[in-house]
Amino acid sequence: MASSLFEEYAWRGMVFDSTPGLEELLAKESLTAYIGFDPTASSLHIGSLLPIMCLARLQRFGHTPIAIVGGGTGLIGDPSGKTKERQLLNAAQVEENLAGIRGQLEPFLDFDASGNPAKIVNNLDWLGQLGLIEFLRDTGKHFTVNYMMSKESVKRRLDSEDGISYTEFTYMMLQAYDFLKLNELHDCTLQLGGSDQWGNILAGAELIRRVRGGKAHGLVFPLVTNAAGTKFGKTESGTVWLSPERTSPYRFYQFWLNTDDRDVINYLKYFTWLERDAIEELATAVEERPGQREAQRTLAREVTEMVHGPSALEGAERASKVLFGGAMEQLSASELLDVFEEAPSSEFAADAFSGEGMGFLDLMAETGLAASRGEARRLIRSGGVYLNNVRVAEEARTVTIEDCIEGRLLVLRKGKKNYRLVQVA
RNA sequence: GGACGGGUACCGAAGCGGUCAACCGGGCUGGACUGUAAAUCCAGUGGCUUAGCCUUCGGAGGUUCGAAUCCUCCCCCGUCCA
Repeated sequence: MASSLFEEYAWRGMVFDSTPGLEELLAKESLTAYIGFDPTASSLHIGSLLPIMCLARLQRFGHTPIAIVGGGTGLIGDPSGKTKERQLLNAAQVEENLAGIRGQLEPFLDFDASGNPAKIVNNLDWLGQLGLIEFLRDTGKHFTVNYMMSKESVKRRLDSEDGISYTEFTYMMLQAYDFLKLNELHDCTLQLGGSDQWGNILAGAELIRRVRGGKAHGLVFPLVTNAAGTKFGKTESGTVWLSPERTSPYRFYQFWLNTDDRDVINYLKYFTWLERDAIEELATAVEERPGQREAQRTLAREVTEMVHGPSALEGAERASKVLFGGAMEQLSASELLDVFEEAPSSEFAADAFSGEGMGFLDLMAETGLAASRGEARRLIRSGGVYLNNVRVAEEARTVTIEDCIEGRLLVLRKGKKNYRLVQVA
């Protein structure tokens, strides 16, 4: 572990920008810092993992983390990084999302630490009471429109066709007000965030200086990028969520395992607790033996275990082994069911497979593995179809009860990773 | 309202009386290679009871032995004129 939080952040590449004097301050004092989380969805996705890890590291260095869930600001929408006006959520939706997010932060932060317990606060607690007149008089006074218009997030929207609503324009002031409130209530003097938050953070620090005469700091981390140039945290099948209901641990594990060589070292620094030496070793491994993918494997293990726990990690690894190692024969029907938990499955009555059995083409089409019998035929011709991991050679093949594992399960596969489970009922 | 140009499969885009289920490119799906990667290469890409048959080329009619291709009307899109 580095000797100070700032150093730790720095070698991990997590400092994009910070206010002057912060480094020195972090080295000698224990601060309270916060990050805002967006309650647009009831689950956090891996885009929030970097902020979460920031808070967690901060706590390990003896500082006090506050996660603020923007129940109030979530009702408004932050224009930063958005090119279009946002859809507003209603209060009930936000409330529901808050509860989900709270639960997801718990594994990362220690809420019972003796000196520096983590806190979660909802800014609706103060924004909800805030009267317009009061706000305009006490807070609005400190912002010139000129200042606000000069902010990048606002400027971009002023240039866009959709423009920016007064509501979103005001967002910055509300976020600044949050910082002020936290400063007042929890002696919070540091706000962290993604680099797109820089302007909003500075506005908050400025407000604190004017209203309370205190010094407040900001630090922003870079946006997580990937070498392929696509949005981090998105796959073909959608967003990678932290909640196991939305993204199974297996898919979660696979997401990290598939990390590009060019990104994997950065991700290890951002998202794991591994020390510098260990990561440097893995960096060497990537260069010398890229095919082994030791770094990816480590990343996937570390992050999956951290988010979903050791037994979920074990399940994900076991499933991966079967799906990509082809060692299916050794498994029992119930183990297979477990491994293929998230593969689409269909049920057929047992007598569909009795006697003559069922045409394989029909089975393909009916389970949806092929769009039509014609497509099923073509797939078989090109050698891309497997029944219980054995390539199917004849188009005219039929499937009987003899083919079913333990008389109750069939595993169909198309290509390398497309599985379809057939349960015999 | 008028004058052109155009509407073809997931997208773009050829075809302009038979040999067209429709060139080509992209995408997508398989396969080979590989690191569960990238790049590359090969194949496939309307349906079916698949050496054959059936349904497709904006819609509806018509001409013809035969139409995506010609004619009529209609709908939609683009550009220009009013």
